[in-house]
Amino acid sequence: MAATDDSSVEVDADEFDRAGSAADRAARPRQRARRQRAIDFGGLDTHVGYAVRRAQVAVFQDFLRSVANTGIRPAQFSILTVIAANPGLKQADVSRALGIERGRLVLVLNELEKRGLARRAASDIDRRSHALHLTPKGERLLAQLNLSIGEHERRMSAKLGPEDKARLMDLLRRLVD
Amino acid sequence: MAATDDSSVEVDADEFDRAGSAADRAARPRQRARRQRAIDFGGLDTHVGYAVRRAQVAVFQDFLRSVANTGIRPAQFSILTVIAANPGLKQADVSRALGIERGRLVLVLNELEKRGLARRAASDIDRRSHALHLTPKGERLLAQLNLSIGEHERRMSAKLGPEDKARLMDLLRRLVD
DNA sequence: TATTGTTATACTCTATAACTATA
DNA sequence: TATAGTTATAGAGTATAACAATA
Repeated sequence: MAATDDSSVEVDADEFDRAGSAADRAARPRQRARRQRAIDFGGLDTHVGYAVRRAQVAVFQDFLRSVANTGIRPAQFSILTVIAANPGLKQADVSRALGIERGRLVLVLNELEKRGLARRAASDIDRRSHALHLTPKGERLLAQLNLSIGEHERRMSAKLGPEDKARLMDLLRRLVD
Repeated sequence: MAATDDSSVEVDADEFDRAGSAADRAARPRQRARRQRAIDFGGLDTHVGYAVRRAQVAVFQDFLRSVANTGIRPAQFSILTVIAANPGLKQADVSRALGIERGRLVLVLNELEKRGLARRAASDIDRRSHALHLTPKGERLLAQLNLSIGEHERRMSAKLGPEDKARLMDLLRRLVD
């Protein structure tokens, strides 16, 4: 169920061991040796998982191009967004909300702190946990990211039209339930 | 843009530094300290990328549970399927069609050969390339996989209904173009 | 006892690049 | 020169498990 963003899924017809019966080949006049032919996906393209994976790869690629100058990856953006919307949130909550493993989140937050975008503060109510905040620099970067990502979202929406985007979001949500 | 399969995205309301103004708190009668409150996704849930990623994770998890007894992963399934549908295909074609890097494909094929599911044969027409085939064991496993994955597909379709599944596939395809 | 953050390991996957043998 | 397959490396991400501090 790997996905591709390369639509040129053709191959040399000659390389197939069974590209059709001898009668088939006689009926369809033989092309040059280098003639390209689309490969058979064997029903893979009717699978929801394959389709949703291909779409995810395509959307993420556009996302990554949109914010390439910032070096921010999708998971980092989602973490910054959730912290900004819920200042003082603790790591365990971010982990649960976004489905990022605790141990993984530690490493990402280390990097965000090193870049001066987020910080861990002491929590008043639970000395085990950290209260997460964006720094002013983190707030500014997030504002800038949201501009670029807004354009990205408009590009994605343009492929669907406004009412079909809403329909897609609803259908995807139903797959998760 | 990380995704979760955990719908319990709630946190202790107490841990927010700014869970609302003092007036707000007075207006909404204060709950017990352990009262849970949903976190604010800060608009993340309106992003196509976030939604499509969450859906992809959810669908793949169901897929993986469906075939857990075989130790087959989505990429392996897609490779087996494409080889079965196009016997004699060469590695570069599989790589292009499925968007798997050449070097990565080498490793996966090594594993499939070691498990006796696929084999590399000499190509008649280009001594650089290999003609890929499933072994009889590979054919049998793929048939069995298709039964399990058929059930998986029906579970996914049941969340959508038949006409909405077709609509979803169309919308996802439009995102890729 | 359970939770929070941390550290570590193994594995999957992507991206990149070099290398060989063929074309 | 370009392509097919191979090998290697670095980085991102998942899955697990152990551990200390704290609840």
